[in-house]
Parts: sequence; structure tokens; C-alpha cells
Amino acid sequence: MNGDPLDARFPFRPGSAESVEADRDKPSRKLAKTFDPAHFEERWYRTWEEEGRFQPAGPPGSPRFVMVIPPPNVTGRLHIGHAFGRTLEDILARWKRMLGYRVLWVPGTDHAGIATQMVIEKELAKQGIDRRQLGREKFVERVWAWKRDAKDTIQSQIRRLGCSLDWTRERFTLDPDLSLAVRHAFVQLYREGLIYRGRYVVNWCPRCGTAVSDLEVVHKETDGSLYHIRYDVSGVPSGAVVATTRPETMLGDTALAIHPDDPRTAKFRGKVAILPIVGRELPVIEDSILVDREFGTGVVKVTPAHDANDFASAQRYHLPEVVVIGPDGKMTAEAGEYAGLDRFEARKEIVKRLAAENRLLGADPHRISLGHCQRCDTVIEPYLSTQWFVKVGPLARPAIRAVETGEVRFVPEMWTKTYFEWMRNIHDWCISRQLWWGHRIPAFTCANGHVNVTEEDPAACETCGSEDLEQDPDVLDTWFSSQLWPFSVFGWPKKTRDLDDFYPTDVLVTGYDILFFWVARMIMAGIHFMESVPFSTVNLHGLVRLAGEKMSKTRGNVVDPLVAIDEFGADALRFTYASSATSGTTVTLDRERLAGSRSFATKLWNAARFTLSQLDGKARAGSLEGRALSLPDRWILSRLSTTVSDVNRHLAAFRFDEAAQALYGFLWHELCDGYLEMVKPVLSGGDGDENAREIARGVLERCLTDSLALAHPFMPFLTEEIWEKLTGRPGTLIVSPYPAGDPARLDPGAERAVERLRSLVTRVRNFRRERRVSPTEPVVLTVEASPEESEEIRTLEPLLRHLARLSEFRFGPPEDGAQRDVVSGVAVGLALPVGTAPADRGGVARRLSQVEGEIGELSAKLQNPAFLERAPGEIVEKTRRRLRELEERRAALGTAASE
RNA sequence: GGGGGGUUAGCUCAGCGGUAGAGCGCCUGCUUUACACGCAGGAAGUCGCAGGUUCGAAACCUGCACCCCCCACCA
Repeated sequence: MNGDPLDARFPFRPGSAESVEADRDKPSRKLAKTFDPAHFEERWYRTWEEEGRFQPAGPPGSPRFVMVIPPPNVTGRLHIGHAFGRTLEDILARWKRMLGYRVLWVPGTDHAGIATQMVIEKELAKQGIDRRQLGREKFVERVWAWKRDAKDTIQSQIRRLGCSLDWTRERFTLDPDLSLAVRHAFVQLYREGLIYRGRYVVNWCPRCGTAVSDLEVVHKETDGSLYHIRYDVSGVPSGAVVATTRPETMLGDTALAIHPDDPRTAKFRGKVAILPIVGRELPVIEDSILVDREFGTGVVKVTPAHDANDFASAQRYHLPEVVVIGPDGKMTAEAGEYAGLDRFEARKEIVKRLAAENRLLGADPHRISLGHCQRCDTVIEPYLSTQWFVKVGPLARPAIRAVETGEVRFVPEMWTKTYFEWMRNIHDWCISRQLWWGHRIPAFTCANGHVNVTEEDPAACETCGSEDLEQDPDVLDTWFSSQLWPFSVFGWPKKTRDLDDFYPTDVLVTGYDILFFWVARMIMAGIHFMESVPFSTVNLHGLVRLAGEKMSKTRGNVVDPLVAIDEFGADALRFTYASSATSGTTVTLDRERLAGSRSFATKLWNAARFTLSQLDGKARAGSLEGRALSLPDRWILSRLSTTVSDVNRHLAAFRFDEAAQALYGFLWHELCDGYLEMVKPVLSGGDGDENAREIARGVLERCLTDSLALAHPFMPFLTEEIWEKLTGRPGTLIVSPYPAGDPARLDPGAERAVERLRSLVTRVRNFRRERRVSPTEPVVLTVEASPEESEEIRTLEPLLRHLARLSEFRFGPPEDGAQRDVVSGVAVGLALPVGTAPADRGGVARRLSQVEGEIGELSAKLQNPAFLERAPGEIVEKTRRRLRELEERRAALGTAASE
């Protein structure tokens, strides 16, 4: 496509390959000082793939987790929105794989009939070629060539994202097997009477030259005019006035219609009108379905060939059809002097003519909802033609039931309503397309007009034996093949082992924009052809939007995920996607977020670097069982345990954002900002307690091990890179067990103690800040607490001194002039060494007013008898306790302030 | 015309019945021997408006306003 010189399978950044080789020769346990994702992304992807990690492992029958990729269109490159969904899928795939499931995630691409054909037509147009000059066969060849490039590009993009797809099972909707599936499905539906051929007014795109389905028409409110036109009527001298937004279609009128019960128009009953310009006689029909008594003049022009409602009316009243607009959007010979004119030009001319003839009584401004082609934005023309349709009603009913019963569930749940709404008002589906790129309709018409619909190309007509057969030139709507995807990829209609093993799939992840196009139809097709729903959960994600101009304008084209990966690394892009995956309908991406994720990746890298340096060649507690863990040890293990269960819980609920946040908060603020700082003195301290050091190292190792595993689904590359250094088992994190929350490690006591420690440290630091004292200057802290509290604080005292950089710490009453306060329930005094006490900068006053405000609220609450009576006792007690604490604080702060 | 979603800190968004949260941005300090893609401290929100339910509502109910999306054959 753009001459990508890279190996299509491993299209990673040039230059990285050499460094990878260099790395391999040096089995250093140290991480590079600077975090450079380009250094190892390719290496790990190659390793995983070569070692078959992306293929389902484990015996058939063991718990499995299966997804099929929503096949991207082979129209070009993936954009930043595709990469979003694929990332979420890969997070699920990796998570489930680590949980021990036999994971299969099937890759593939979609031929995307109309979209791809359009792209090639444009390419040809650049060379001044029209596809008709080329002919069908040559044209389709060109598309195939294009498809090969596009497929490679797409595949390489997905690889760089790190997606663990089983490439040995890659499929394309036009592959022979899948084409067979399409043909089989068509024939079956035809025989069941669920596919029929008929002449109807359909949505027609004059530019694409094909019919499209209702879903492919995009309605837009447009300013138009409602023209009032007078038709002569025999015996009614004033004539009849009809209102229309499309005067050019009047040339195809074959009747006027009135409502049978409308007194305004009763005078036209049984009369004959004369079509202006053309002079054709038009019967006046009475049609209560077509005519709305409330609207307009009560007289409607009937144009069967150019309006679906009029067509239906014409069927009822056996009116002739006159086609005045052709498939190219130009007026036909039937339009007489207007023949050859574009439909919109013709409108102007006809309006002019009517005005000249004094038949135009007015043109009121009118808002109309105009259909546009989803692909090329051309105004859709209702066009009378013979097309193939799927009778959807019988397919929809069981598909509705499947969702009602919960066999299929939508996440987020709100989409269920949307699904029902659409399914319960579903219309037949026009599936034939007048295109060249796609699955040819397997219908063969003989010289005598008999239609043969067969799985094998027939040699002779089934009805009359004629050997003069011609295949329908049309192809099928792309979505006709896409709807079979969850089972056609496994070889259906053949009874393959894969089909047996892997259908139905488990989860489908896709954008909500194709809920009707694809998801609903897959549910219908799955139930109909396979007798079971194609997946049990549909996770519909939002659509990606780029924030402002920050990304596109100043920084070039970040719309391509590869650009983002080059700049920030695949892990950072993935983490950004995960943390942006809220349950809303739009996902806003911007550079700042990407940069934030890259920082997070770097943070993990550096934390690992530090940890590895502490572990390298040093003894550590192998098992933590039965060891004398310190409070910080117990605290971080407790937090780890909580984080692990949170992440698992959020992933199970498809809350990738919450999962990412839990991971982020733990890793950054608890492990790095908290624990690492707390163990530094232990690790490097001169207290000679080698036992404590070993334990601390053991805890560090456990934390890093679990953090890497926990983070792996989100950030597979860098976690695997670190894992190698940590464990010496390269490329195995992907198949290592995912951490499970360990309730035995939950330790509320340790959490309380360490949180208090951290609050005390913070209080000292902000005391310094308020007094404008530098962090290195001495501060004295005194603490008055209950014996148990004091005991707990005493064990943390060295840490408290170190982290708060106290010059002095003691239990007992504050010294004179100290700032008093209550922190986590203990009374404290904060003092600067004698003589050097700069004035308080308003900190106390601010705190005091906050405290007083809250005291006011709480005491009002506690004075309210209704609250005491009706609120749960536990809440009342909590409120009392809180009030007592605040009062203590007020007292303490007040004392200091008065001095 | 029908249906759905939104309105919370400057920005992007979580929270959905018991003391307002995150990331980014902002302010102020800091060569604390993993990390300035860093550390520490801080400011910042009548949770769209009006009623109602409740001891208690950003969360539940009812209206209203404004935004977004989807569906629809009203000339």
C-alpha cells in the first residue's frame, strides 16, 4: 500500500531488531536505565507467536474462552478506533489465558463489498480508468491485489498492538470455505422461503449504482420546499392542489389519491385529473392508508415508481408504474423533454415551467429528512427494481427471545433496549447489490425464465432442463456473509472439529455502531443455522474521538495507531485504551492521556529496576509463610490482595477503566510511593537486621511478581520484558497464572496502622509547608495516644522519623507553643526548635473553619430526633464518633491558635 | 414522530442512598542514592434547574432546560 519495507509479519520499528539480537547475547538481569519499548516489543511478539502461545492450549473439553475478531474491512489501514476494540479483546484473551482457559481468538478480515469497491474505483479514477472499461473480471482481480496489501497492513497493525490472535486460523470472508458457507446459507433460506426475489421500490444510490439496505441510508434533516401544484380535474373548475417536495417525480404520476372520509376532497371522488406538462389522465383513487387527512391539501399525487408508499398503494389499486428517473439519477425517456437531465436540474426546470403555466401556487420552506448513501453521501433515490430480500420476521423472533431469556446479554445493559426496539420493528432486508466485489448470488435463470437456486452451479434448469442458464449478476450485501462469521470461520457448513470445539463463542467485543448491521444479524443467523446463539455476552464499546486539535494538527496523523505506538509504545497506547473504556458512548483520546500512560509504564519499569537491583544476588525469604512480617509488609500485601480481587472483579464486569485504575493506584501510589519508600531504610539500613531484609526482599519480589502478572493483559510487552529479568524464564509470563485475591493476606489492622503512619507523615509535611520551613530543617513531633495505639506507633517510629524527617519524636504532651492537632484519632503536637518559629500562615485558621463547618452539620444531624430514630444504629454511631473526633481536633487546633 | 444517553473540579471522565473522586492541567517547594515520564505539599466543585420521596439524595421519582446519538414511508 505505501510500500512498507518491513517484514509483514513483524512490522516493528526499524532498528529494533539489531538491539534485540545484542540483548540476547547478554543475559543481564538488569533492566536498561531508560525505558524504550521499541527495544523489546518485536522480540516478545515473535517469541509468543513462535512458541504457539496464541493457539488454544490444553485438552479439548477443558474450560475454553473463544472470541472472533470483528473482521476489519480490507479498505485500507486500521484507525485508532479499531485498535481500541482489539485492545479490549486482547486484555480479555490474555486475562483468560492466564486464568487457565483454553483461549482462542480468531483473526480475519471482511471483504466489505461496497466500501472496498469504492476505494478501488477511486484509485482507478486517479488513473482515469472507469471500472466498466476494465470489465468485471479484470476489476475483481485488481481488488484482490489490493486486498492482499490491505490485509497485510491490517495484520501488521494488529500485531504491533500485541494482540494474541491465533494467526494459523486467519480467515477472510471471501475465502473458498467462507464463500461456501454463504452459498449454503442462501440456499437454505431460499428453500425455507425466507429469501425471496421481488420488484419493489428500494433505496438506490445513483453514484454507487446499487441498491442498499435501509440501514445503509443515513437520514439528514435538510431545508427543502413544499411545492403546491394545481392539477386540472374534470368537472371541478378549481382543480386539485397537491403538495410535494419532489416535483420532478410528478412526471411519473399515475393517479391522485384522496381520503375516503375527507369532506374537503369529496368533490374529486370518481373524477379524472390531468397531469400537468405531460397531459396524462390520472384516476382519483380513495386510499385511506396512503392519505393522511390531517396533512396538506388532502390530495396526494401517486408516483408508484419513485416512492415506496405510492408503490404500495399502486399495488392495491393496480395502477401502472412509470419510471422517470433512471439508475444514474438522470431523467429517463419517459420524462420527455427532460430526459437526460439530472434529477435536481429537472426539478428546477419543472418548477419553472409550472410557474410559467400558473400552476405553481406556492413553495413553502419545509424541513425534510433526506436519505444519503452511507458510503458516498449521495442523496438516495427510491428506485423501482427487482431485488433479493430476507424475510426477517421469523428470524427475529427467536433472536429477541434469546436476549429476553438472558442467553445473550449486552454490556452495558442499556443496549438491550435499543436492540429490542429495533428487532421488534424490523423490516425485510434487501440483500442484493449491483456490485462486482462480493459473493455472487447463487441464482441461475434459464432461457425460459425459471430460477434455480442451488449449492452447486447447475448444468441444466431443474424445471425445464434448459442448459441455457445465466447466473444473477448481483452480489450479496457484505453483512450477509458477516452474519455467519462466528461459525463460518470454523468451517460451517462442514461439521468440523473446530466448529464442535469452539462454537458458540463466549464474548463479542465491538462498537455499538454495528449493533444492527452485524450483532443482531449474527444472533439471528446463529440461532437459525446453528441452533444456538453465537456468543453469550456482547460488550459494546464507545466510539473513539480524538480530543481537539492537539493530536491531529500539531502532531501529524495519530489517527493511525502505529504513530501512537512509535511515539508512546504499544503498552502505553493499550493502557490508555483500557483506562478510557468507560461505559459511555464516546471515548476521548488525547496526547496527554497517552503521555500519562507512558509515564505509568515508565514508573513500572523503574520500580522493577529498583526491585531487581535489591534482589540481584541477594538472599530473600522464599516463602512468606510464618515469617515475622512488619506492619508495612502486611500492609502492602493486604493492599495487593485487595487490588488483585478488584482487578479481577472489574475485568469480569468488562470495566476495563476501573481495572486499569485499580492497577494504577496500587502500583504507583501504594507500592511505589508507599511501600518502596518504607522499605528503603530496611534494605539499606545499617541496623544489621538481615532477617528483616530478607523478608522485605521476599515481599518486594512477591509484589513485583504479582504486579507484573496483574498488569500483563494491559501492558504485555514491558511486563514480559521485566519478567524475564525477574524469573529468568523468557516469554512465559503470558502463560503464567493470573493472581487471585488471597483473603488470608487481608489485614485491616496493618492497613489502619500504616494509613495512620502516612497521615502523620503528611501532617508533618504540611506543617512544614505552612510554616515555610524547608524539608530538611528539624521538626519535633509529640504524640499522645492510647497504650495500644502508642505501641503500634512505637513499632513504626523509625519509619515515622525517617519519612517525616523528624529531628525529635516522643510520646507525651506537646511542648509550649506547639501546634496541636488530632491525626487519625491521636493527639499530636508539632513544634519547631526553640526560637525559630515563623508564624503560622493561616493553616490553622483554614483547618479550624473546615472542622467547625463539619461539626455544625454533624451536630445538627445528631440533634434531629428523626435521624436518631430511623437511621441505622451503625450510622448514628459512626456520626457520633466522627463528631467526637472533630471536637477533639477543634480543641487541639483552638489551643494552638490562641497562643 | 418514537427510543436511548448525557449535564459532577479549568479539561476528560469515574462514582449512582450515608463525610464529593481520578488522570491531566494549575500553584508552591525539592539533585530524598528506581524514576523530573520524578518526589512532596496545596488550591479548586451550591454534583444543569425546580419540585418530590427519605432521618439522609450527586445518586431514587416527577417535571423543565440545554447537548448528543439512534430509529421512523407522513406527501
